[in-house]
Amino acid sequence: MNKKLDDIFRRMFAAFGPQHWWPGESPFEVMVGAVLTQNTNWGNVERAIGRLKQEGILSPRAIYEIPLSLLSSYIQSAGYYNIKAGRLKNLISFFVEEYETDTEKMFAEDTESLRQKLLAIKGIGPETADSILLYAGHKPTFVVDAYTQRVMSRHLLIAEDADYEEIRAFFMDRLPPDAALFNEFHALFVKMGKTYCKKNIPLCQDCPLNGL
DNA sequence: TGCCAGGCCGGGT
DNA sequence: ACCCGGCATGGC
Repeated sequence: MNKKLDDIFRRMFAAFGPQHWWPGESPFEVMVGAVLTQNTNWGNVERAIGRLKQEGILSPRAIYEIPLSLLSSYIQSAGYYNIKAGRLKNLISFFVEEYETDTEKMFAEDTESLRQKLLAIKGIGPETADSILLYAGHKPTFVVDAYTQRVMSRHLLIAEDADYEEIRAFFMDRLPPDAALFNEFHALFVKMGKTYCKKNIPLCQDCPLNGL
């Protein structure tokens, strides 16, 4: 394990402790949440998932069959509901048609080839794909998000303009392929970004990563 | 009140 | 290959 990354992980873990991600009850629920949380506060997503449960349609077949307009009305609280309803349909159609609603079957596939298939779905970008692979499938792929980018660049650990694949490779080239480690690492970056490393506060006061 | 939130797509340069 | 506008709700 790379020394600097080990240090970063240890400091964040010491400051915040285990984050217990992903806060979903099943691999399928994680897949749904991964789409709904795109650029959206998790609290709004939880409300939408609660509504889907309440309506009794938090299942692959139900979402596969429900009319688009009805689905979008149920997920309204998650924002971008018209867009997301379509994206959910795209993902679930793939899941139902290729794997017969069987997550075990889907995640038995080679990680890299499944990643490419997910990325080919309209509405599934790199972060959503990696979130599904890591948090629903326990596959060792590193999830990058706006928080990761901000924390790492603000502390001069990566270039300001590094893109998604660059940042992902930065971590995966330096860490063992350990899904539990990647899980906690990403969740800790999110916690960091919400507490010390906020967007509108350029200086991270009392930040656990100061003086690296 | 305005800004932000666990992105991604499509059209224009 | 970038850059940007659009998508939308709810919390602080």
